[in-house]
Amino acid sequence: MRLFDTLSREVRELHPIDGKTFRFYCCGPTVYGPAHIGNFRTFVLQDVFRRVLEIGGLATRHVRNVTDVDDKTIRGANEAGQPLEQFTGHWLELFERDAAALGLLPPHVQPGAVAHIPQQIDMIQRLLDRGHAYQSGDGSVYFRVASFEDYGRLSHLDQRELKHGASTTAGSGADRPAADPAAAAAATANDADEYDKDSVADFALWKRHKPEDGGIAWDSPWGRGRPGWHLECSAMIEHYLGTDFDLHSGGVDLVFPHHENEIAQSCCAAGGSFARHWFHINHLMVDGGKMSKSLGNLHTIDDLGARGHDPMAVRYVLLSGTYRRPLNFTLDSLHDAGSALARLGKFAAALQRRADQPAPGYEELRGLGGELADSRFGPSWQALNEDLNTPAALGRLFTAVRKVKPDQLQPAEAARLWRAFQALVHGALGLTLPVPAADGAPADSATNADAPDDVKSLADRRWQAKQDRDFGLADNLRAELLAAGWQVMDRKDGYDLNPAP
RNA sequence: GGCGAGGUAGCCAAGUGGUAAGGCAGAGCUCUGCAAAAGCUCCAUUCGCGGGUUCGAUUCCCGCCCUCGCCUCCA
Repeated sequence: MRLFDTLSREVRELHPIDGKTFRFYCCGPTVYGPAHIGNFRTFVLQDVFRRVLEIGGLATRHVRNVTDVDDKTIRGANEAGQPLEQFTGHWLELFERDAAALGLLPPHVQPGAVAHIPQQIDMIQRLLDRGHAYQSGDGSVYFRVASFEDYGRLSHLDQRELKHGASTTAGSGADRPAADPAAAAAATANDADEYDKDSVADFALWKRHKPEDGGIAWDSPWGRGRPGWHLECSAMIEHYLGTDFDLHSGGVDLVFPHHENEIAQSCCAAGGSFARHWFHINHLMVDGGKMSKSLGNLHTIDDLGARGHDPMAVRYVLLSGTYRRPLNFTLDSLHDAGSALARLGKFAAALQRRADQPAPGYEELRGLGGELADSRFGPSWQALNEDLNTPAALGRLFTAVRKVKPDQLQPAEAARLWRAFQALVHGALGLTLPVPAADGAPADSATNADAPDDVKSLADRRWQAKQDRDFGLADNLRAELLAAGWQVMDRKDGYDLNPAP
């Protein structure tokens, strides 16, 4: 498959370094609160990426970390009066529940920072030994950005620009344009949080313990404290994937400084060339703007579920735009996604009936890429392999769906197509389709039971009138039912009552 | 201020130097007593605005307007 690489800014073919297993690392969630659908855009795209490799026949090793110690988790745990592990464990559990609902394959390894403190201390020591880090007077350890020539290559910021930014910050905004409150605020926060550094661009590897951290601290050769955020990824990557691995991924906002800092730490501590390919997913917007808690548009799987939206519809929406561009999420698009999925579900049911085969599980679908490529769904599969173009894949899927008439296929042909369809939709895209109501059965039998008795008797009278071909009376009774708030819809052998819209 | 992404039908959204995928919504038809559901068909001479290059531009170049992101711990 081909994929855009942030570092080279080119679409490049992917090959595993060892020729067998594609090994990749994804920056995972910080577990201090509920994950929102913007977070999940990144994880869903990473999931489809992995699925495309696996359906294509490649083995993968997927490592996704959990950030379980940082400013936010410490603050949250202390405010909740809970031990850090209990606090983060709770949010991790909810994250995994949402991830499962969205159809995400669990990573092969899901390491947390807290469980890898020794590895991080070891890496800091090596950086100090090699002269890439220094201990400041306050007991923190910083990485010396100036010691790494390639710093800024990933984000395409050169050191000159970074220094310029640094001097502006140090000047307390005196030479900063007045109309830039966000940058001014960032500079203020920066002044408050970081000090005693040789250069403002330098970042913390080890943060000395502060009173507000409470009891959350670890012993180190440099005193009590905790590791810096960037370090956990570098240390765990080295531990689980080594110094050279195939791909690193995360949201676009991580390009700088997080991934830039990881590269610096890892290359300086261990040598090696770190990630061969960088896969960054652009942000999700809501109603045309940035998501934010204050605007009340920070949706979670729970919120949307309470409004009656299926997690699979969320997944569909997240796949409906290309990962390299911002995607605009609206409740309308979520509703549309539900309709689109229902249509696919009906097609799937018809095809499966004709094929007379059970739905294959994910493991059975792995490696079916070749078969899929040769099927009617080949163009859709091709779109996924060409820079993970999920919207084009969905478009071509519907084009194929409209052409195929399941009832007119030979059973053997239907069976082949069913496998290809499943490999694409369930395997690669990771969509679980809604099962349409069986023909002749009530669409929602619970709804009829929910109706009050007088409504039910009214509906029965209408059904009888219809059987008697007294359509005038039947229509009058239908109007009465509607006035009472119930809509009646006929089936061949009965009717369904639903609350009127 | 620096760097970057983008403005495509009512909404969401692909794409290409050769004349605009797809989904949803909408309309028509078929089928049903009528509805609904389902299936089929239709639905942008046009791609923010103004120039330029070209036989030809939505696609390349220049300018302008607007939106969004990053610029030190946010996926």
